[in-house]
Amino acid sequence: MKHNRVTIHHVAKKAGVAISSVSRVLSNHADVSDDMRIKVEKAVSELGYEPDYLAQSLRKGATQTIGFMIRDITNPLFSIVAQSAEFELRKAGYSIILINSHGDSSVEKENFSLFKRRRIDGIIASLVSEDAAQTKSIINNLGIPIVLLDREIAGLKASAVICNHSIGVKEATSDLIKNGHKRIAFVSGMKDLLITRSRLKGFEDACTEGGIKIDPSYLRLGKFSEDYSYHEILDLFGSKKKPTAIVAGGIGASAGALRALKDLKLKVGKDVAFIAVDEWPMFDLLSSDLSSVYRDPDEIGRESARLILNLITGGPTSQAVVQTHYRKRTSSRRVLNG
Amino acid sequence: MKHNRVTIHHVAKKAGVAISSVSRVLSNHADVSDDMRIKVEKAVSELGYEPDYLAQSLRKGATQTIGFMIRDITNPLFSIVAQSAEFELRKAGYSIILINSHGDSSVEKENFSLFKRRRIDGIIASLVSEDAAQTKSIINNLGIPIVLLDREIAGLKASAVICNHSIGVKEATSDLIKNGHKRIAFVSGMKDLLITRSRLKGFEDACTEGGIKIDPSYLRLGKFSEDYSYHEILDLFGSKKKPTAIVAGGIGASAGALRALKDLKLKVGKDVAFIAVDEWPMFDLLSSDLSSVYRDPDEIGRESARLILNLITGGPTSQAVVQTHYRKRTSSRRVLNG
DNA sequence: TTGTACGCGTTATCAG
DNA sequence: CTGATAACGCGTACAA
Repeated sequence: MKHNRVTIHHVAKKAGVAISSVSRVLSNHADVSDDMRIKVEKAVSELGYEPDYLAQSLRKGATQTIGFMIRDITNPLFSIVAQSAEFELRKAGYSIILINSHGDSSVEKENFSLFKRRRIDGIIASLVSEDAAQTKSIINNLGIPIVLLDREIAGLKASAVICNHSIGVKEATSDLIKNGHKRIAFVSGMKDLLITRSRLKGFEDACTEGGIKIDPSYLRLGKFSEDYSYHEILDLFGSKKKPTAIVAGGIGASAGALRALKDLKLKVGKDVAFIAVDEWPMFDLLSSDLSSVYRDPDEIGRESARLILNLITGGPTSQAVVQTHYRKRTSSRRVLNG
Repeated sequence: MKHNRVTIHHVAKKAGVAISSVSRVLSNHADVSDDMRIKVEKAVSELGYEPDYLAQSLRKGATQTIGFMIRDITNPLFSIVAQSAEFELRKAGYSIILINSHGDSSVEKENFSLFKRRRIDGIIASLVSEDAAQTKSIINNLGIPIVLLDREIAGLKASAVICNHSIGVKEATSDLIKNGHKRIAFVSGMKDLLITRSRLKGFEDACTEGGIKIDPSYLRLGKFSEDYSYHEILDLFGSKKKPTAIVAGGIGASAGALRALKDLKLKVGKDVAFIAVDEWPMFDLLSSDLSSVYRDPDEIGRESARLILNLITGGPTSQAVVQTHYRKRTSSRRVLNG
């Protein structure tokens, strides 16, 4: 196991020139003679030399690396976002370091510190919470450009990709109402997240316009987890005022709700109407033809890449808005025994 | 935007000691007085100093980084593998750089070069092909420890996580035969991959033991893509000798086949029996209760992490075998009109 | 036990 | 236009 790493030093020696000249040729410096260029390029290709990122980074103060922190790469939405962001960033010469936070804000804190120590050039993050004052101060003191996914934190120097959830949810809910539904349950994550408030707003607006008074017991806004959703749905259908329709905010919520309905032997689209907010792979192979509120994960990835590159090159913080829209399928139709 | 990065230099000055003493304290060197330790630790915590990975890496020749190259992070199986590998590697102090190869072997080549330039300590990779002589020589010349996922390349200094596909497929196929099926189609990826050959072996063994002669036209081994599978299934059911059962090797193959059956208005588990090799999220919410050949993606991730760490610490190359097993559900039952 | 000096592989500055 | 040299931030022989 010999140290056969070939450095700029070897190239210089082989070409019979100074190290700095090699560096100049390789960085396409203007003031270099054709003769020099040829000599150096010959030595480079003969030795198969490739500049070391590490040394370059140390010298230049930039690592060409983006930290991508998400709660769960297993979430199909995030994995698409990650893929598309990676694709875009790679084109710009950046690699990404992937870190799962497992939805734990203390892990998030560690990760930020890790990013700093690794001299990451920029961060794309889907954070657990929006209200953590601590997180805010950490980010502000980090000195690293950051793009937040679907989070809005006041007083934070950060760009963000925000999805316009309210529009899609409103469309979907309005359609349910138009189909005669009056008892509509809404299951989603914590109310202190923008994403939930935004969805809730769409839901409320649709109800107001449709002349429906919202029964607070139909609002189940606690966690994004499948487990939470599962039990809330069981609870709802164990009560006297069973809903005739469900709007599930997020993949976890949808999964939990669908499992609950399955266990209750209720057929989606027949016994109960259903709207899934967000889709997942092989969505169309489910037992029921689910209506959904769709947003394009690829777009989220692309936009987050664009925003972080902007920030890195000295641009101002900004927001990108990704639209959502209602995809009507059969699961939102009128329920006969409603 | 001032350079307020705090270095070991600042700590030394603040503590009134030499840089090397700070370094010694931080790396828990034996010969350091309590007095010195206290002084340094005080300065460190007051300044919030954290050693720079970059400089450490350059000095030590190790980046504490693992390159994770997969064909598609969007594949739910891979995303679980990635998550679990990341979790394990993180515990050992490693971060992972995620790279998608998009199933393109020329991108793979670039990625290897990138890994080298970034001085990655180890690689975990799911390669496109096994036969590429070029890839083999690249890897062998790379000088970086590597763990291959589900690939076996002769003459390569690499560890590997291999799944025992034949067992699960054999069990599943035998069950189909026991249920009276004789015309069983098998759709999967390229035959020159170990994974395909291994599955095929299980399939053939079951047929042999069950006294079934395999009709070559039932073997559709071309690509892992959904598209390929979709068209092959359409083709099979357009022929005279329609199969009564299908074994789909891989998530893409399963998705394509299920879509084709849906378009053909054939009900899985009723009009045709079906075995999915590999599961995916919300598998149980599909329209049919699919039997499957299961392997644990978490285990694959854990094992790959273990193997690469082994290699990095100077251990010999080795293989880990992950078992598969048949999960019997209703889709493999007897088909009435078979 | 502690401090000095050098090197890891580059790039940038400054003479020549 | 080219060559020597000083950083970048840290670890470690070596000397004190």
